[in-house]
Amino acid sequence: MLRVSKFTDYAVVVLSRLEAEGGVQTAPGLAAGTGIAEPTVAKVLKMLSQAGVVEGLRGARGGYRLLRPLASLGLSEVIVAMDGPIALTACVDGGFGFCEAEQTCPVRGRWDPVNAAIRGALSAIMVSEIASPMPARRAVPQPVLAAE
Amino acid sequence: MLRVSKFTDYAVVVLSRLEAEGGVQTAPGLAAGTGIAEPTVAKVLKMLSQAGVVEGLRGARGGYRLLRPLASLGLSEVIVAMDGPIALTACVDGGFGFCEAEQTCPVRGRWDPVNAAIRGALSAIMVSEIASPMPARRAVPQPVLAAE
DNA sequence: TGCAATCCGGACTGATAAGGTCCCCTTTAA
DNA sequence: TTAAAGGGGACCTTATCAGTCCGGATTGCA
Repeated sequence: MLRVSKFTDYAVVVLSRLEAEGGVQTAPGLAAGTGIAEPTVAKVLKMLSQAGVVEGLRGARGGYRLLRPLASLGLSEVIVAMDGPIALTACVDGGFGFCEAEQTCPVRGRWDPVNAAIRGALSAIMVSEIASPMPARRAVPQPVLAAE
Repeated sequence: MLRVSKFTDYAVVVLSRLEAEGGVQTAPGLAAGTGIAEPTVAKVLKMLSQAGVVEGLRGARGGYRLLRPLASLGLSEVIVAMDGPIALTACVDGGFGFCEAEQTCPVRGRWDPVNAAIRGALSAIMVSEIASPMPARRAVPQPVLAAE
């Protein structure tokens, strides 16, 4: 199945919670609020922090806060932060030297428009379109996963 | 990484070869022509046959032939045939009962527009746009894979 | 009528990556 | 000074993918 990682799903949930609460929230607090295991939430927030989506405030009374409203945060940014660059195959954006059949490969460079189409489709969707509205509190872990 | 399986990649190559040769081709013949291992080619063709993209002709002098020109074959059809339905998560097209947090899930049903956007983007691309043009013969296996 | 070529369907196994947890260090407010 | 919190990385487990193989069914040809 064409899919994104679970972390992307988690990230949307955590971001949604973060915006609903507002201000600075701690990782343990968000874990309790979302029902996702605390180490996992911490990992998600670390990745989002590195991507510049949230800001981590260290020290006692620290936590995380949103740097941008979810309405202006493209879903593709979250996917890139969690899953890496959006590219259906490795033969993309110029050769990486991975492909042994580079000289004779009939689809060489041909996946580019496909990736561009995917990127375009995902960039047009904001996280807020997926995340809202949210109840005050969730109980169970969040297996919004790809089963197939 | 957001990616498709290698089989999708193989399928495009095999279909490209099939159209270039024309008529009925055997699995071993296509394996030799593409450089992909024969059991793998056979598996790909079986899946494409089940999807109605190619037709399998049994018996001596059997083989496979295209049912439609690649110019009218959407890439999404190939992806669906190889990877299953295009859905970034399982919480799609109505509940499957997989999700324990179904009642409280804040993103419940929200991935639908995302999946629809992806499907739309992929449906607009024809296999022929990726597959052509092709040399007469290829030598090396075809690791056009997702390496991250 | 038998034989050989070919597809059909599924089962099996190894490799790869994802998912998740834990640890120690740094930072900072009380 | 201490405790609360994030930062960074290593680690292990498990699921899924990729690839192979086998027996059976079907059909053309000698």
